[in-house]
Amino acid sequence: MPELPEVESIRLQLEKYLVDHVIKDVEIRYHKCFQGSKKDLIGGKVKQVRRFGKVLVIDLDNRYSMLIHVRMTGQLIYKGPNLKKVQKLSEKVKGGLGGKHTHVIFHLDYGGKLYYNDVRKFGWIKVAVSSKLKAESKFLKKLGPEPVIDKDNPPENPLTLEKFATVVQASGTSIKSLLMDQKKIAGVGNIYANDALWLVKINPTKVSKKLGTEEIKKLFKALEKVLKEGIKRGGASEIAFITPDGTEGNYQDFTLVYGKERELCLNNCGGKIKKIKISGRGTYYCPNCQKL
DNA sequence: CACTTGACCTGTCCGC
DNA sequence: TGCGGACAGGTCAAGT
Repeated sequence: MPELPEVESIRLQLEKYLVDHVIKDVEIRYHKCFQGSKKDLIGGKVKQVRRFGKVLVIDLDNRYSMLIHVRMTGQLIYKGPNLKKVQKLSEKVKGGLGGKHTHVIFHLDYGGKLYYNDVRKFGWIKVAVSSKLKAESKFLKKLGPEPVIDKDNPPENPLTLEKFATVVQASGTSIKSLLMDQKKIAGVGNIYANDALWLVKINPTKVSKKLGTEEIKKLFKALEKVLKEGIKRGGASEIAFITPDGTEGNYQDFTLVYGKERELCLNNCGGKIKKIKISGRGTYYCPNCQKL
């Protein structure tokens, strides 16, 4: 679930709670999700929290950084002195904080703690040298340009209309698969890919390179629009997504087609949303509006 | 090389 | 009620 808007929501809070705090210890319970040495993190003070597509990068002042990818069910939950609002623990934290799905606990100064929970154990944490992030992370190295959702704070490798047109016109796969291919475009996952395509009435199975110039332009704008809407809503929390202070987003209640199988199309076209599979992924679209 | 499929995981939901 | 099986989705390795 966590796509660009969800990971950005996590980043904003991590920035708020972690910057200028020191990692005192790292408790690793499930070693498979942790690559590198925890010794490189201990004693480091958090300088900044960045995001590249769906990956979080926590930069420390000791020349090391920590890369975190929460994949689908990973959660980062903060408990500590500067958390003003004490929230009741979300039922989305399966097994409870520190329970069977807590795989790593970062012990911070002043008694703060950052918990990494992940029911399905797909997510990962990796320690890397800050100046060699791309060399040490295959994922970052291959990551494509990323849609701009905040003009005042653009990503390092922004997706421009020109770049978008180039990748779309070069690919023979379905446009939906292309949108979700992190090497081509960073940050877009299933929910926002479905919604963006519905918004511009393009059939998700349409071969990417068959899109016309106008369609490409409209889709580019729609992508930015749905991602911004996702951030505005604090992300989509349907399955496991919550932010470090325990807040849930509500984009799941405002999706355009995603998860709406058999429901009436929001365009009032009379069509009913159909669910198909594209590259093994659930895909929702309106057969009436989004004709091939 | 370009693209698709299966594996990784576990909880949840559906049908019998 | 219990049980098997399909499904959820992000990424990578393996397969076509």
